[in-house]
Amino acid sequence: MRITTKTLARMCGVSVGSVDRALHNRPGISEQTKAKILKTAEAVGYRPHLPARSLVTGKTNTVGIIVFDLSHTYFSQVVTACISRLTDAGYFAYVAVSNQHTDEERRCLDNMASLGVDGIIVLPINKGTDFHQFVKSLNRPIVTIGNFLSRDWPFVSVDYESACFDAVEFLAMRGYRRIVHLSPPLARNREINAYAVERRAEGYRRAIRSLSGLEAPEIITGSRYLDQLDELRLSANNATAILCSSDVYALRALTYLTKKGARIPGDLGLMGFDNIETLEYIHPSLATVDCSIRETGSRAAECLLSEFAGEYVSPILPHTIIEGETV
Amino acid sequence: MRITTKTLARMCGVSVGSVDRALHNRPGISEQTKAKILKTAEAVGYRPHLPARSLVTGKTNTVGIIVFDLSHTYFSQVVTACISRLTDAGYFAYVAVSNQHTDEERRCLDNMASLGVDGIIVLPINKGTDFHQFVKSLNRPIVTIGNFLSRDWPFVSVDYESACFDAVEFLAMRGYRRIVHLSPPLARNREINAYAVERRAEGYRRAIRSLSGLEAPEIITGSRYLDQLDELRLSANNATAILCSSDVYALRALTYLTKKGARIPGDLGLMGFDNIETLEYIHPSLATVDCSIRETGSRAAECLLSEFAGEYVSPILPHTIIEGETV
DNA sequence: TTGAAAGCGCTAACAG
DNA sequence: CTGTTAGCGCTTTCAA
Repeated sequence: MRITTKTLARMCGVSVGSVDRALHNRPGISEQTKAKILKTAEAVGYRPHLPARSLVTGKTNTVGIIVFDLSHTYFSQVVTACISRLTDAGYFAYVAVSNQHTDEERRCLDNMASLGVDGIIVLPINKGTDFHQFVKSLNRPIVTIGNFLSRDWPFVSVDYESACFDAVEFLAMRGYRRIVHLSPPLARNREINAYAVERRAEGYRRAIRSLSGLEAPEIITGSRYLDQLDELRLSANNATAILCSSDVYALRALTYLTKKGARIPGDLGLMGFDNIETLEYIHPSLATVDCSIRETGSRAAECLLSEFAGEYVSPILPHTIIEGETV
Repeated sequence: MRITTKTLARMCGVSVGSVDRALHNRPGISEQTKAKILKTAEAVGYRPHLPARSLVTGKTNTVGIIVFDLSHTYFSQVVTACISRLTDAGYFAYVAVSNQHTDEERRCLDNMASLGVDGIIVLPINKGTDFHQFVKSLNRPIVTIGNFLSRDWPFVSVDYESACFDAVEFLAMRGYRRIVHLSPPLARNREINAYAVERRAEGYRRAIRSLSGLEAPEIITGSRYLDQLDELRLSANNATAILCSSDVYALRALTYLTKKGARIPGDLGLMGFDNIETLEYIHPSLATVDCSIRETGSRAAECLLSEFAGEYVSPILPHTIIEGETV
């Protein structure tokens, strides 16, 4: 049988009111009875029942973290940092994954609300006014990461547009003249929120336009990208570089091109984006753009904590060019 | 103001009993009133309050996942698979990280119990009868992963001992005669549960003993392992191989030794353990032992679900030698 | 200083 | 078919 405050009250011959006062050392109780209650609580291994408490306080001390992917290092790094920060603040974290499925993401959000979480941190894959309305109906503090949703909620992100601009500039300074952008299919699905990746493409385009001496923009996208990389490899010269929209893409490209016999650098320059932990083990070391991954997670948690306190903070995190051996 | 069953009842001019019947389409209600209730519930965006429900049903449909580390790919792969399987079964997952801190792990477990989770999946760092007793006191279904705790709870793992034996055997068949084991400090802290890693070392020792023609066992452990790798590199010949207790160690060794100018293979053979996803991007491809990582997570979830159903399943998952280019 | 009682939102048992 | 009520474990208010 479960041990409740009532059990303790009976055991000590007092009322549940006193038990509560003792347990939370609230005033209005004698040291003597308090000691007795605490002693028996300890002895019988009393454990408070948090859901019951939150039913009356209206606060669960839980936060829902929802991501559309968790298999890639980027996301697990963000989530880990989130959890860590939330734990420090005394919150418990639910984690849910939508697997890039818009309906599933809605269901996750809905579930979190039903679970009564105090707030939600989401790296969304949905977008649009409909979804915006839906999220608003959840009626609780939200923080968004990476893919922009609305100014209604704090948004934690790097300025991807200028980060990608800087990457192109960096490559140009290294002497590359033909800079190709490798990106996941942007408009594959109009329903999908590809903000983060679209901003990168936009930064790429702007850089190509505004920097002098560069060849016209070329964006490789779509599922046939390996074939396109192959064509690129054959037409490449030592002034050709590939700027990828993420490290994962860059690593795939690296694997593929190396296997095909391309020398990187030499035949082709290669640059990633994100600076995931995995890169620590990659040779040659990949040039990339550091996107403050862990900080993204911890800051998101902090933004939510701020929201709980009634403050709206929506930080843009810094990015840094990481000079690797692949350029 | 929050919309509750009571609100709905008032709005529809019925009792909460009828609302409940309608919401769960339980028998004993006319189609007409049911339709009316469901319609208004939909219209006003009624959302059930799960904690309140679980207060009466005694079941929260939540599961706690506790790992001592989440920063390495291995763990995030396991956790992801866990969550995925639990979600499919209609459970919500709390995730907590103890950061290898034994006290913190206890606190995590304690919190989970207070949160009222239906069950716990733990990749523990604690051990011993004291801890065993503590976990027992949580008084709910538990599943352990990787580090063995007690036969009281299902334990999901690979047979690390024989997996490591097989790895040595594989290296021996490849012609290696001097096989060195690189492992994290095993006895660094007597408090810590290093079962998984100890079993590997044991498998290594047994293999060295029982296979003919091999040099005496050498285990590199401790924080000075990079220096020791250096000594090893200098004394190595083409019949020397390093068998690491995890891929992460192997990748660190690969990075270090390559930087020092060692050819792998050639000067030294190198083999990892686990087969984490990261390896997909590593060149030369790392020889390793596949440890069914994702399956570990999903099976752990399934074991817990079985426990809920009153069945005790404690599976040993298969391992496979992955022949890479580093041997 | 202490006890009694109400109520959080929900389910379940019982009565009508 | 429908309404009323008790109670899950806890906090909080009000009386004593």
